[in-house]
Amino acid sequence: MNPIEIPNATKVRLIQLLQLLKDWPKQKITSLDISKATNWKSSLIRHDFWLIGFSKGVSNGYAVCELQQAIKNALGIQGPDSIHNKKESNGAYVQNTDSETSSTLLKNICIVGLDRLGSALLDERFFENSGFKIKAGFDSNVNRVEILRSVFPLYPATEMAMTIKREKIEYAILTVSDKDAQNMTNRLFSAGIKGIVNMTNVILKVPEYVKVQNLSILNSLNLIV
Amino acid sequence: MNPIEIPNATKVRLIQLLQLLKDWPKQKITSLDISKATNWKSSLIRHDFWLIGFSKGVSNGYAVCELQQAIKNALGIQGPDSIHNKKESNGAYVQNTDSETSSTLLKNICIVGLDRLGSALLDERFFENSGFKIKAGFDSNVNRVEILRSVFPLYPATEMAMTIKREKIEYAILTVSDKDAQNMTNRLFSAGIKGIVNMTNVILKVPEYVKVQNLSILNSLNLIV
DNA sequence: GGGTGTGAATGAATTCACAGCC
DNA sequence: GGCTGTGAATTCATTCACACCC
Repeated sequence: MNPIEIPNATKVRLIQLLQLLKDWPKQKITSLDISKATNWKSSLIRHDFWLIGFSKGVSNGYAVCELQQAIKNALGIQGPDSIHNKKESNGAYVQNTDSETSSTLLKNICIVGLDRLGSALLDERFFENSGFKIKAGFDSNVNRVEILRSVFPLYPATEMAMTIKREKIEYAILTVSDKDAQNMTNRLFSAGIKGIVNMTNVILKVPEYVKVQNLSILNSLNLIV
Repeated sequence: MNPIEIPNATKVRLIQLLQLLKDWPKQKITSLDISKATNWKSSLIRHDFWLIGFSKGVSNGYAVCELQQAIKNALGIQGPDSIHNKKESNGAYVQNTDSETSSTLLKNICIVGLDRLGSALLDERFFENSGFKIKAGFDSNVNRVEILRSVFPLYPATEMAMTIKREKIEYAILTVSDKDAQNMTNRLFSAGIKGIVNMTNVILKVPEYVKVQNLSILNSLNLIV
């Protein structure tokens, strides 16, 4: 269905756009509406839709829910609040044949580093309806693992490799201290993790098949000064 | 000193590079060293240095501390661990003539939203040596403001405008719930905030003079799937 | 040999411009 | 008149290529 690769810049916008659509008050939306809400040029938005092969617009705009579905399809995304719909014949994902939640193919994640920032994410509500499910938390401080309470199990870092495989965890949020970041990263990709949301300040070195998104607060502050 | 505008992509890299330099074990570093650590092409790195007018390299690499200084100069950055050095005649910043910390011109920030994520940031150590200083935390839940303890004062959201002006706060980290995000943002820029690190999932609408960096964890997860 | 500095060449992302539709 | 769809034109970012230096 989607022969041509979607440019990265477009992906970033479409994912954000989903959030806007999620609580758009009307049934229809025009590229100009979107432009007003985002400051992106309206032509850029139309161009993005063109790139993903979506051309269901009429002169009074796009049907919000058609558009949502088209974006999710194009990006292979579940959430937010995934509507169960017909699926086009795209190379289906490895099915989540796992445990309790085999419902709609959720992607399993873990939190690495349970310091203040990490433990703040130990909250299922945070990932509610997102298409992601926390399966584990890790910390090298065994003490911390024992004290904290959460609805999913916490493990010492020594059990990362094992647990990641057993629980079929594919993505990780890294919230350890800068000095531990690369070390933990090494363990993560050795264990088969496919992508990392990096909340540390360091540049992670990973094999080219591992995707990284950098979310350093400090670096971001420096970008807005 | 710096007549030509630094491209954004270059800025992003240079800021990250500072982190690498911070604990680089040797006195010198080559563009190839950097390339290995970051996966950026070495020619790109040299090109970046060229763009900021840094050409102090000899055939065995760049002197780490000269390079650090050049990057900080080029970007107008203080931290990390700012070395007190001669300052070239660039249009100096509005001097922080304020209160206790008139030491080295730190930039004042605040945290808006003291839910789990926000309160995790209520930690001075987090911003130690970063060039930034937390001056206040805000939450619309008055209760939360009273219960939490921190080394700097917490205020109900109603006092945002006043406090931001009084404390000369220029930047904000936004960690409120998605539904409050735009509302709080409006108050922030009305109060004169110049930049926002947006940890919510929504696209913020701001006047063009306000800079925003989006750090949504959910959106980032969707980008690495 | 192994490194830098720098313009030119290529590639990616955005904006323009305009035909066509309701 | 107000909107979409789409290629072409433009702007921005990265990579190449090669002269030069130690």
